[in-house]
Amino acid sequence: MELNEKQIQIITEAEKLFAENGFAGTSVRQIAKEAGVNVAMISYYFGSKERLLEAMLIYRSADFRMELETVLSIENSTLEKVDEVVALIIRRVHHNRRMYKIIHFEYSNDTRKIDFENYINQKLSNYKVIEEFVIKGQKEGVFSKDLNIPLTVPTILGTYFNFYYNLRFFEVLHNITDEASLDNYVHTTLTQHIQKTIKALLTYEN
Amino acid sequence: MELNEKQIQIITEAEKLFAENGFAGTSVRQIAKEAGVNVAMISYYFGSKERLLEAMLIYRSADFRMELETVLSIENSTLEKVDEVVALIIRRVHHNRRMYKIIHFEYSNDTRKIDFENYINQKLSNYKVIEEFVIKGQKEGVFSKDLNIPLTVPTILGTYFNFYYNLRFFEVLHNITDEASLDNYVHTTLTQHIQKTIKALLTYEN
DNA sequence: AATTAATTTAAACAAACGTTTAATTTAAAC
DNA sequence: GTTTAAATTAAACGTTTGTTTAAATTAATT
Repeated sequence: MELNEKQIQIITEAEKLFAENGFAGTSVRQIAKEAGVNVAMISYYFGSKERLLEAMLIYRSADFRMELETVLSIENSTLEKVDEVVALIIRRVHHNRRMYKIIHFEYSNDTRKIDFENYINQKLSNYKVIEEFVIKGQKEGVFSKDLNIPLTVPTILGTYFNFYYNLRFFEVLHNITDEASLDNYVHTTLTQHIQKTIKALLTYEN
Repeated sequence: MELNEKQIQIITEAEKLFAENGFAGTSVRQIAKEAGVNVAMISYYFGSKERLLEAMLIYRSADFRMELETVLSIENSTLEKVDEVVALIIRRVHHNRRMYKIIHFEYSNDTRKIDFENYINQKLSNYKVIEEFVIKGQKEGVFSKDLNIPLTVPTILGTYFNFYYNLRFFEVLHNITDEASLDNYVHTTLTQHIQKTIKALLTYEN
């Protein structure tokens, strides 16, 4: 699907509003107003509010698998690669955090008539790359044999998102005042914490 | 605030619907229908939809700190206590997962006029108990000195919630078909994974 | 320059929203 | 048994919702 400038403008504003107020909590009139277009343009370009969200998910979900494979192909020690992969994932989800908030909410309920097939396929594809890397590390003897590999991903993503969803709680503790200091905290302290957690988990022997 | 049977009925149904469809996505008519009461009863008992949510948060947030302290007071090794605390937290958030989903969503946006003070205070109070326990473990020499203690909590909660928010993804991988098998998976495999992660993190030395 | 197609607009649509009202039924107090 | 209070109801209130319409404007094609 080709998107013109006006469509991207609508998607960008809709993303902010959906993340802030929820899909149901956002009206097409709000979106139109923020994007500076007439209400009817949303039906005209996307057909409906639901299909606008689907267009948004596709627009935001490109190229992650490629980035992953690039990072893993660089010559590094296995543990250095863990750091690189974690940093990449956090960079990516932090940048698209608004979209993920919408997905977390809408995907965990089956009543809405939104198509998540694209998201699921991407998620599975990305997981396969990570699984392959961990198994290789186990064969090398760097990682522990006794691991629940599928659950390592929720530990990475979950730590980030639980931080993000309780940001108003953490910003008091950590002196996060604006978007710049949030970015900085995420890409230094939080990323380091998650890197350490994953390395500890992958190498832990009872 | 004293709650009669009918009010608890309303809160219980509202909790399900808010978690499923969001606060904005749920109408008071839906709640009334599911709870088997007239629409006007919600205004009559709670004043408004917003204050119904606030009553729900208070109703669901009781007694956690006491449970935490009880678990920590039992004679056990420090690492056994870690397992007990993690298991308690997961039991608790899994049981109240619907409420937490609502909080995660509504709390991370400041536009809604809902009072989260009670939630914040409970969270801070619970954190203080955990912080004290970790510092004690560090002094004992069981835990690593170089730890970001506040971020250990998001790792526990986040792993659980990222699993829960992507349940439709994981249920395929892990043979989770109904509520009973979900409960079982959470309290065995998932809990064990998180226990291991936290023990690995707390004892990890670079 | 004339014609066709694409874009943009204000207005209208029925449906659903949260809340209030005033009347009625049930329960409690005397 | 009568009176007062609490609970419950159906109906109505004014707004807001997503979408459609038909007319007006702009851009592209011939």
